[in-house]
Amino acid sequence: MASRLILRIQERSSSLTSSERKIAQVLLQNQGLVETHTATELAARAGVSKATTARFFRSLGYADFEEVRLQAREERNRREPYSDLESISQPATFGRTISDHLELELRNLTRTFEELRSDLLPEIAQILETAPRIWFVGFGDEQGVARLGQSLFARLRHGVQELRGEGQTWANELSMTGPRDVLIVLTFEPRPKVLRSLLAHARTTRMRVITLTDHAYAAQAERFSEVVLPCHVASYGPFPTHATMLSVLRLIAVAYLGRNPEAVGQRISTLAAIDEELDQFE
Amino acid sequence: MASRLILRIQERSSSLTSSERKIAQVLLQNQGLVETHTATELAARAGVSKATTARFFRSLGYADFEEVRLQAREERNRREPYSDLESISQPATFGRTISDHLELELRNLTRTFEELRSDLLPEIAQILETAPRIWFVGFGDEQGVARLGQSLFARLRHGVQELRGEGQTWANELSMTGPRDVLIVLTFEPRPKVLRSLLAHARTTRMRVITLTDHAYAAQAERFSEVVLPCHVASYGPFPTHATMLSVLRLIAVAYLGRNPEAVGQRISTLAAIDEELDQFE
DNA sequence: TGACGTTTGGAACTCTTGTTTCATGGTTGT
DNA sequence: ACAACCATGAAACAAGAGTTCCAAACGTCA
Repeated sequence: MASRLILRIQERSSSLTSSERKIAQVLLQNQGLVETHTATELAARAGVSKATTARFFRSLGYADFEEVRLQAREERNRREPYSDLESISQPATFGRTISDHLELELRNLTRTFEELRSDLLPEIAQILETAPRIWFVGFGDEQGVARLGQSLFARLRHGVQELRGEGQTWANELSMTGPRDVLIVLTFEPRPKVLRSLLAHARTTRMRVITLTDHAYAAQAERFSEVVLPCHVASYGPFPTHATMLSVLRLIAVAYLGRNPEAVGQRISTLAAIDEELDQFE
Repeated sequence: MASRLILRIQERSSSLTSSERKIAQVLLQNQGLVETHTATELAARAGVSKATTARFFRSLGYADFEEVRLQAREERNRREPYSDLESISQPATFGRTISDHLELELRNLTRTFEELRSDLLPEIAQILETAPRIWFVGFGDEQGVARLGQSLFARLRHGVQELRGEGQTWANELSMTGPRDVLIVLTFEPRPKVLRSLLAHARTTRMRVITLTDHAYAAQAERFSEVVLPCHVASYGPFPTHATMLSVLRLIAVAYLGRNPEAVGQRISTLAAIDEELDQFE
């Protein structure tokens, strides 16, 4: 940290007076201290007077305390390599229901993205950038997707929320929305009635609505949405496939990232720092 | 670092004046600066007056600059001395285009299902059939997937729950688990520490664990799981892709349905009747 | 014990920092 | 075009940092 300073102290450690030794101990024990703390504070920590502290640094050969701080700072700035957040990726290599299933998913994905107008992405990114807040809402199965969307987009910017309405507390949450907020609606069949009221409220509030839905509903969605992203959800049986919707969400996130790489990078590393501070992860 | 400060800045970044933006830029670019430099120096770096700088911090909600410095210092001391190297490097490429994104998703899906042992599906279906209850658990982004899984599988059979642990009420929920219950663990990086304890508890309770995870973690997961389903999650940038995991979940649901068509059919129509009775849907 | 040198903290002092006040220039809206 | 408002920097100001000076305390040696 402040190597030079430490070396000088050690060099002189045998010939230090008792007060000086106190100061030395404080500095050796926490070598970063000198960068962030004032001489007065160091004096207080060591339990000696400011005067003694000033003399201490002088006796180490520095002209004044300012010189000590400048040197420490310079050392710190010299070492500043980059810690990469690397992307994960693994290599890899190759039945009848399985292949059916796979084929279905692939077809849904492919069609969805083939039909997707590429000019929509920048537009959406732009809308998201300027929004005071972003709200995700989904019902039934899509509630989970909304939750995931919130989690994903919260890494991109502040003010990303999930509209839950658990326990029927809609009013509570809706009271926090405002004009130009973005409402991202995730919806397949069936749709609850409350959705309609919700959308009416959104319109009155002048929220900007982005809807991810199936093709069947896309036309209706146009009526209340600024942007509609239709997803192919063909499936046999009673299970809709949400992989497509999720994939579209991710694509939007990537588009946003592409337009704001520094800001997002910045935010992600900040969040990582907080995680580290909380120490919840392995 | 100075996470709190940075977050405050990002939050307000859209409503900053031009001078304030200069200061913000200086701080965001070198997040350690505020710990070591005086407000006057920051002003000089940003090319604005001291007055503006003072106002800037005030407008962020701090009483004065002293408060800013103290907070930054406190954060730093919370963390061990040498671990923090700030500033991120950009991932070289994001999937800039739709086709990049699509290709990635397709490859992940294809590889995942190609590698999937087809004999596993009946085995899993069997396990799920005989379980008194089925619990889904996921952390971070995967919490949303867990919720969706619960929602999906609840159509197949009774007793499908989500382990939430919101507000740290783990004990509460875990008390309801029992032997032969199935725990479906959904997990990508990062993993919270609590997961470990959770798994230990599951083992003691003699729950049967099914894990959906990335390849990197698959080997470890084998140790505590009866079945492991590895998912390919290659992605550029900081966003994992959950589409694969979701798709695997759906496949399991389909497999279950295949083995119990009448029971599931019955259940689904019962649920539909209840929905109708409640009259919540359109 | 008394004289001397060394170490120390208190107080005076100076210089720098951060805040506040005020005048100026630019923008918005009518 | 004018008024009202906002952002801004220069300068005045208050507070605190670091240094210097001085006297007291301590230890050492005759």
